[in-house]
Amino acid sequence: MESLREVGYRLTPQRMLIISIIHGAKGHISAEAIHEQVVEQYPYVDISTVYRTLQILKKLRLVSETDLGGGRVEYEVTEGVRHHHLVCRQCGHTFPMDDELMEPLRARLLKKHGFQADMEHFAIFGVCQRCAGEDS
Amino acid sequence: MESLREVGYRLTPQRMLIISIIHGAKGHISAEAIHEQVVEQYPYVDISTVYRTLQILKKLRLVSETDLGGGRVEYEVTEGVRHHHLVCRQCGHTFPMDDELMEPLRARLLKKHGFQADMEHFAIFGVCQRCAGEDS
DNA sequence: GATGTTGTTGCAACCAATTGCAACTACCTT
DNA sequence: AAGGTAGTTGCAATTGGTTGCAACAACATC
Repeated sequence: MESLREVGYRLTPQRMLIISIIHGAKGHISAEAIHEQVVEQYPYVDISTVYRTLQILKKLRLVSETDLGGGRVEYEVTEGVRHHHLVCRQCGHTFPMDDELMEPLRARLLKKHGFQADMEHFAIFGVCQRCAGEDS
Repeated sequence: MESLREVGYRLTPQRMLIISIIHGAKGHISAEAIHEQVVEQYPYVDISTVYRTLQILKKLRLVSETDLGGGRVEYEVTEGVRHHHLVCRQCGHTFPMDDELMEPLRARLLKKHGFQADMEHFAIFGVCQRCAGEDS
């Protein structure tokens, strides 16, 4: 929480509220959902403030952003191990995916192209096992 | 061009124009850029028609869509081999990347999670060789 | 070639996200 | 504790993209 100030950003009540809501959320949460919760406690906060705060937190790698295909982007606290998401085009379910599976690709990109790939928080679309089984 | 009709879609002059413009474009092109060119020849076409046509072409796998981070999505004719893009966060350059590098990941996802990953046209963000070299 | 049906279009309204700007306030300096 | 300043906020306007709807036109049928 204080880490914002340490990097030169001001610690405003709006920011504190937003940060605590993201931390309180289990898993992903959208900017709109954050805003709804903020407004309950602090009525005049604008959604643009939520977005701007999220941009800062993203830049500081404190939260990650993923487009899971639901029409709005979702945010999540980046704690500990990096992970990604498999999103089923048919049932819409999302499955967590370990970053370990991504590591070889990252290594090959560096070796072959000298490219340092981020791949912070990916959403990979496709068809899940269950839905593929029902195709017959 | 006739393939649209074969799948049950109507072949309208708007669609023909849009398709020929995408084919005429070298590489990526945005919806807005397509629209500008369409309007030159056919003034009252709305941008929503461009988007709707692009959605159809996407569904038919005739064009692919990628968010290269430039604030607007880019479209490209999918011809022959699948490919992806490495996008440098610093200089903004995009480098083509062979799909072959993606294959092992696709295989592992299928084996480990039974997930049939699409990964049609990826944009992987990171830092390119040149920009990484200048960091010192 | 005229007729009917159903997919398609243009328009306007809408949605998620971003941005410009003047008023404000967190924080540093004294 | 008061004052100055640069970062931040709320608001309104804007952007890229989507959607609902009535008018329209592509295509099949006669």
